Amino acid sequence: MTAAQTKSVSDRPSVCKPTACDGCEIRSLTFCSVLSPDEIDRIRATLKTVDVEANTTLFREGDPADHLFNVTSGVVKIYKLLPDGRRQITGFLFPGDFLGLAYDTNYVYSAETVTAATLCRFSRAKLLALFDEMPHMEKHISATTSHELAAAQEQMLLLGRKTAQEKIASFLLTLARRAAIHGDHVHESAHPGLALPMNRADIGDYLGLTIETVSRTFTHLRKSGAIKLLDSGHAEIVDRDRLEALAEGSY
Amino acid sequence: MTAAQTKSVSDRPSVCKPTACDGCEIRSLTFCSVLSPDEIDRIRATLKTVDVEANTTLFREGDPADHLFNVTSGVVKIYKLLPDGRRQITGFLFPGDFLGLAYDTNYVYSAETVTAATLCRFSRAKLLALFDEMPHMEKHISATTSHELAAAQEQMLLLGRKTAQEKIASFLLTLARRAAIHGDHVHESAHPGLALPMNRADIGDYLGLTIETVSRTFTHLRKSGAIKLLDSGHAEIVDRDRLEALAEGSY
DNA sequence: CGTATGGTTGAGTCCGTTCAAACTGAGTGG
DNA sequence: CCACTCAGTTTGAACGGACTCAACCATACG
Repeated sequence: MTAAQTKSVSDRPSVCKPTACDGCEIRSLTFCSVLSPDEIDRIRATLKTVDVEANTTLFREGDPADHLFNVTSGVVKIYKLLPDGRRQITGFLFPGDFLGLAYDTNYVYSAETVTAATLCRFSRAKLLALFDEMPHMEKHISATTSHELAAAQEQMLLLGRKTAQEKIASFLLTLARRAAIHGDHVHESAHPGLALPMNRADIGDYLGLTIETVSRTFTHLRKSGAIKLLDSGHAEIVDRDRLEALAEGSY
Repeated sequence: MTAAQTKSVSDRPSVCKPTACDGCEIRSLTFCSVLSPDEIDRIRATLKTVDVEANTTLFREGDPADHLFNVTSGVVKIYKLLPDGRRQITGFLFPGDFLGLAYDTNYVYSAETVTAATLCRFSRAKLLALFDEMPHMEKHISATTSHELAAAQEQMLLLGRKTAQEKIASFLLTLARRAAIHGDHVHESAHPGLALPMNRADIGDYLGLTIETVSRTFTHLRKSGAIKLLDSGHAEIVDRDRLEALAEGSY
């Protein structure tokens, strides 16, 4: 339940490579897709590429929001905590996703890697300054934020009104849809089935459930033939229609 | 639980007054606050002021998003439904709040008045076109969306991880903070205490609880001396510190 | 091997729900 | 003025889905 001991980015020298935007495989998924080559060069000057291992804290809620990030590989989770350690994960971020945008000068949530990950780290001040010169970039980010808000509302529906089974079914389908659109950038090797890089505790804290309920519900869905649980970190949707029905409570 | 019978804006001629932005009391709360007098005039040409009574549907999830709205008086709720009628209210909107921004051409949630309300209704196409000419307006709305996203994440924490008592305490405090900042534009007469214009069913659907649990929890908070329940639609926070503690689970 | 970590399964409990009934206050009409 | 209705709210009793506590299993790693 509690965040336990995790490494922090600032605890040790981050691996910062001189940035190579040229071969960026996920540019089409980010705001970089709307930038001209010249603009890419200018952006490149404001960022560092950082490699971090799994379970590394990128920043904590309340910290000064000095940096913004683009996930280029791996998975990141963002979450909020209650004083007694209860945790709500508000999102999982995949390659192409942008994080750190706070409405004031401090982060409003914490961020931690789920897997080993690579991120483009921007200076917040510099990037915000560039917004004025590159309004199309700001527009892209603004559109992204609107998307996230819509997703957040969908998640509120899930958290407030869905049963455990509906939550798990919805979660699997959302992951699957995302994988279909974005391609599987999570793992280099095209693994069969759906990648579930996060553990049961993370899934529980994302869906408002306990680990035990998550586990039991997976088992139940497996026994009912809707899904298969492959070896660690992978699942397969067997009966998608049934899962869709389960996710909305119409069964 | 189900939406039941509600009037629809399109069912009857909406009351559309020729718009008077001049005396607008809540301009400072909206994106109009960043506009020049000339720009206000241009905006005014694209909008209609509509008066609607309580429990009127403004639009439904899935409808083409033809209009955007600014609430100028009254209270509006936005919500999502599951096929079987379960409802999650994702927000209550007060004077100054903007609604209808969808990430594509259709609304992603439904909107309905809680009280009688007045709204500025914009043509979506015209307003979006104006964004290009008035980037500071778009910037203001973009900042608002970021705020809403942060609020949505806070609400996810509430829905996923808080107990009934923590939910109600948080809800009352959020309402109180909002009233403190924005002033009481909900009722003309300065009523003593905190306005609770929405009924128990709405509160329940906002907090992921049933009416009965909402009622019981209010009673419990009242008996414990943290709040007072005044006549219909009004409450008073007696022991704010205790309520703050209850809201975060640290008691 | 032994140990650690993450996942699964079981048994009992509890918080919030469900079902049901009573209460309240505003509005209506005899 | 009172009887009646009706919607919203409160209260009570019983139930149940998810939680808690606990044991067990599987895989990885020293």
